[in-house]
Amino acid sequence: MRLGATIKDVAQKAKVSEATVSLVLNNKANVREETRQRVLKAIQQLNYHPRHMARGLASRKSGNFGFILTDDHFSRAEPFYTKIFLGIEFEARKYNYYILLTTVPRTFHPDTDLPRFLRERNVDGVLLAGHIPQALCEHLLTLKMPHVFIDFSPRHKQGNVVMMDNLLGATLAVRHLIELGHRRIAFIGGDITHPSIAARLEGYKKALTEAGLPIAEELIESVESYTASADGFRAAAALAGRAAPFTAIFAANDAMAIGAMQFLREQGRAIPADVSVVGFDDIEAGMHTQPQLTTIRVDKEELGAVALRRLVEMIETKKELPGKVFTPVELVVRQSTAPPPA
Amino acid sequence: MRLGATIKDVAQKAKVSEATVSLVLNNKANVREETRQRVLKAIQQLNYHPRHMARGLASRKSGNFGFILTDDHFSRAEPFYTKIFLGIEFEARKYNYYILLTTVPRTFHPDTDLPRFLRERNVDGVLLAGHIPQALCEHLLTLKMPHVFIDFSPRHKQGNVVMMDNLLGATLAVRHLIELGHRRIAFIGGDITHPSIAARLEGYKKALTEAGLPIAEELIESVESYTASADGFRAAAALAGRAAPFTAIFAANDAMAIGAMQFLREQGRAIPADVSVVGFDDIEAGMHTQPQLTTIRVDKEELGAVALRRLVEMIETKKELPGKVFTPVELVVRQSTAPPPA
DNA sequence: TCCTCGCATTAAACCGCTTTAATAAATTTC
DNA sequence: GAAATTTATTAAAGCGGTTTAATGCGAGGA
Repeated sequence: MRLGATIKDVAQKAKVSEATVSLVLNNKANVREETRQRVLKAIQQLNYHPRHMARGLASRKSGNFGFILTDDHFSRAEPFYTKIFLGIEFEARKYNYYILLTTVPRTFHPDTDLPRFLRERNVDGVLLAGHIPQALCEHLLTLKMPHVFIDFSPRHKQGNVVMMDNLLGATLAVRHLIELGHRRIAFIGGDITHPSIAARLEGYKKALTEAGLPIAEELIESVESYTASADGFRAAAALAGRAAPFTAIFAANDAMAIGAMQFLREQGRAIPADVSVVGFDDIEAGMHTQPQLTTIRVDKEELGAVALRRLVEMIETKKELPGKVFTPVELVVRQSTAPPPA
Repeated sequence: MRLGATIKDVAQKAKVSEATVSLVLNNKANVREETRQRVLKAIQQLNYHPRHMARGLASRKSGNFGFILTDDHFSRAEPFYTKIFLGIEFEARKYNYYILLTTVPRTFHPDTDLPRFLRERNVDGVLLAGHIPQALCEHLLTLKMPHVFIDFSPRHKQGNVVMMDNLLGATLAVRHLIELGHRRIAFIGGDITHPSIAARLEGYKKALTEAGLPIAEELIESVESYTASADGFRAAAALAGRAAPFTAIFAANDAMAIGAMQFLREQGRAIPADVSVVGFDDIEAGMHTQPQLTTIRVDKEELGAVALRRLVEMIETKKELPGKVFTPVELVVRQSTAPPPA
């Protein structure tokens, strides 16, 4: 009994058939209240928990969701995706799903790199985050597997996407600089092909335009293909090399902001006295820089939780959920921003 | 066919029984080479992949491993556990296991916080990392569930533990300082009840003793119960408050080292000119500090991979594997260490 | 009173694989 | 060449649930 009461034991104890127990287990209709109580009591007494595998086999559902990341994203320094995962996993408990987390290489090839849970059809749906290779997106469609993208929207379609509000966040960041009095604000961002980064650039432009400021191409540096701190360093260097003056930098993410700050410091430019810097993401490291980084905060756990709920809904209703959902962002003013030098 | 050839289809196509296909699938003995080839060909042609759930049900094995972390550890800034996870997951693919990752609160209570996969017996074994609550350790024993601890050994037993070589690492770090000429070396570390931290303190003492240096209690600060950067800041402050002079700090982990550096900087003490600092773990953030942190590198992926292999071995041999296994560590000299001021 | 209908319950088939025990085939032994 | 072994193959019984179709039963309608 200790290691494994089965539905049979419960049925016997409650003096009903296994089918009835199953009905109770799944909250199905047409069970008399008295019977239900009797079954529930037996379940409790026997400390019964249905075997996940038996259920899965019989119902042709796995009770699992896959969570796919690109390897370079997941192992990044800041725990951005870790937090998303935590949000997902925590939410998944409420719906009785397990999460199978795996990574795919950026050089994804369907024959060799397809996650095992997709081959074995061991998941009922998948969540995807990071810069997911196009080939994988396409393959997913052929599998007719319900899926939700997190912080990424593939080129070929618009639906089933959960994002943070990149456009708004970037706008808030740049407005903040403008309100401080900055007029020559630079943008640095890597991997501009990533939709989130692109949206942040757009927000940057939007805030400038709103304020009646010109958009100067020579103040925009977005050629890097990655978004690590070293890329921020290089981007800032490229910017400085152009001799187009600026009093503030808006970096498309904190890691690059930190790299940029490092470059500025090495150049002897004080932050925020000479140059203000704003990041995006609110990663831990931004709190440990000198000065602490002003940034846009994103609720990563919520991002994951929302995505999971959407996936569950898609499966329950058997419908695609059109459109994007945005989770909120927030400006966090710390020490890296100040009015421009007089 | 596209979505789901079964063993039956394979059997028909290869003109053998389902049992034979199963034998081939599981690499069992006593199947003629010619037959095997015929089956393999059919499998290939049908693009057959056995259903994970059906297998699990029939064989009474889940094909899953659980990976349990405490929530506060996993969401930490540095991707320490993320890297361990990656090592585990990657290795798990070789053995055809899925990893179910979950977190438990530090205030673990078996009735409410027991991971679902343990209740439902949906894993064949578990890996545990972080400061796992005693109550969970004990519960695990009652379940007779094979398990391996990573970077943590519970109080009640010695076996099934994979650790980085904390003692050696700490010794290397402190020896490095001694070789540079330091004589008054402080130790800061939080959560001294964590075996890894304790071992690092021991390594610190060992290196001093080897060199014939005294162990001064007033240079040891290990009262913090957490190991974040803010704790390092406080620990350094406590140390400074004692007015016992020191020219170097060995921090039990990088996060605390970074916090300590921040404190020193605020006190106007230059690193490494006035004070040298060595950390432990080699987290990303340590490369972005000013100056870059000298530290002890740990191969986290390898830690996870080794643990996974041990777990597989335990299950295959049905034996406990006595003793601890250590994975290597390495001194990485960067810019935060130098000879003491003259 | 007899029939029909809706609700509660259950018998039995099934999900897709593994495994045991029995059978068939091949090989060795004498 | 027949008996004794060994090796290869398979029929059939699970694994522990879900689900379909059938059954029993009391209430309302004719």
